[in-house]
Amino acid sequence: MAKKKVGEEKKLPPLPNADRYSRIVTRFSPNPDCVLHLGSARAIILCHEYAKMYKGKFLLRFEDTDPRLKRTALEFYDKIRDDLEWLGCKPDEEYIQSDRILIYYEYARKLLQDGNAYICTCNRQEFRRRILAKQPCPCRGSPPETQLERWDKMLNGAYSEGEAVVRIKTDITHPNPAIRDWPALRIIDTDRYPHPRVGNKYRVWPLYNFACGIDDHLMEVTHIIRGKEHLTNQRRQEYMYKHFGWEYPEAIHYGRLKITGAFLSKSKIIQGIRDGTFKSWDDPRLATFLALRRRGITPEAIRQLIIDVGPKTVDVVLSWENLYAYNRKVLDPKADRYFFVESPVQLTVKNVPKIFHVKLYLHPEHPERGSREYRIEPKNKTREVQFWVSRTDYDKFKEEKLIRLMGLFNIEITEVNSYAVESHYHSEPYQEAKRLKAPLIHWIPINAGMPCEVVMPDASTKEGITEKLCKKLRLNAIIQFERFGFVRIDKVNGKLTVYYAHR
RNA sequence: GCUCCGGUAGUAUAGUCCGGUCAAGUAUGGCGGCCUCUCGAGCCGCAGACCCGGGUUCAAAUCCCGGCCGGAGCACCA
Repeated sequence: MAKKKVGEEKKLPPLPNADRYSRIVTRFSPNPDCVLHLGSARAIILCHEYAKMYKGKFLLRFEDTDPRLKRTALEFYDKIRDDLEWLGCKPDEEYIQSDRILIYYEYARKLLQDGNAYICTCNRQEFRRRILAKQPCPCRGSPPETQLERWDKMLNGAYSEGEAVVRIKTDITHPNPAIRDWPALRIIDTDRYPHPRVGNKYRVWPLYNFACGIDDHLMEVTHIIRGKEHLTNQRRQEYMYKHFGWEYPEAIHYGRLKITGAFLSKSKIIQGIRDGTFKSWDDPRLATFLALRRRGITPEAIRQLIIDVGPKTVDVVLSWENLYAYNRKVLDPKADRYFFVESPVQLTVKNVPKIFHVKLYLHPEHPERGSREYRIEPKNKTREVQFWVSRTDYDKFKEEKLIRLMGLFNIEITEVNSYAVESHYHSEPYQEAKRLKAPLIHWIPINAGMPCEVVMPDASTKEGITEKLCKKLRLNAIIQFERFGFVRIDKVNGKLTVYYAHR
């Protein structure tokens, strides 16, 4: 078997019963109550990837049918669209459930008419008690005429919140009580809780299983790919499909995806934003796509990761290191290299014999990408030159007498104190440094630096100096600071602000 | 508690349906070396796993039963 090389991709297993459908249709159906995060990546990428693989359709459907409990907000519709586009998963079609309320009414009426659903006006506790005892509630047996009468009352406001609910008839003796006569539509006082898109236009709203079940059929979804928390929802919906004489689509229920140390629950993210723990949706501590993007995690890396993880039902607990490995594969060949000196200290080199013209390549394996040059000219009688070097290299200054300034020349350390390092010129050839096993460090000429702030994944910052010419870097470019790590350019003014991705 | 689902190295995954070719493949991480003017990349090597117990069978990671562990659901949320 051929060895797996970079760029060679693992393939997804085939979709079950794909040949039974003339056109594969998948869908991603978020509730627009939060931005998307890595936890949604499995649904999105699997759906999109399978649609692409079978030359089918990938749908985006906003499931915004709860104006009351969920914090559905206008801003999230667009943020979700942006996230999908960034991920490279642009939907072929888009639907919004709050635009489809009348369609749901139509199907509800039909169910009521056919005696496959009923309107329950029982007290919630009372109903629960009965259903747990496998007993039908009194409303269940009423004739369709009564049901339709009640339906009209629901629609025209004769009932208020909580007083009536449409239930789908299932098997009231089903071993799983959750499946017995589940609720399909309820009343919401939209004068008090207006919907962000349609305000108080409707007061009867479908629940998840009803709206989703109807839509999957109407939109001809062939393969539902969603988290395994929906397994019992499939069981519930199957009863409704049977009432309508529809065939239930294929369903794949994958396990949850978690990353050690990341909050992947919407509620935690939203709570953190509210209480100010996180400054914004793209706070580097978050695993939202917005945050990952800001940190320089590429969509290709996420995509490959999800494909490798596959559609299994087991929960997956990844480490950040794992994601980084995928990202590094994407970034390494593309990222230009620059120097960044963390916690700068001044280095003086004396006895520099001549003027040096150094050429530093932007990428060691791709010289054709270009280079930058520095003219190193000794000053004064002492023939000295000054550089910024990093305090993180202090241990080297103390332990090794001989150090090589990458691409330049070798120096011998003569004095180290807390604010400066003194040295003198030793030799030029790299071979010499190699022979004497001198450590390599990076440097910036004292007048060629500009301040730079690195925002770390834990939101802390590291201050330092980078090369002045980084000012010309494009926003959002991802570069590598040699011996430091990959970073994304976030802001450029007098100071460069970058976000740290990983080593 | 009830109803489902699942358990392969640190992590993730292949193999499980249709028992043998699996003394278990791959990636990542770890370790060692080589290479490279980065602590990045690349190359080579090393260590590392079938949850446990029974059963069926000539043969079980794969089939059956029991146990243990983990997960999901049990909303007028999605």
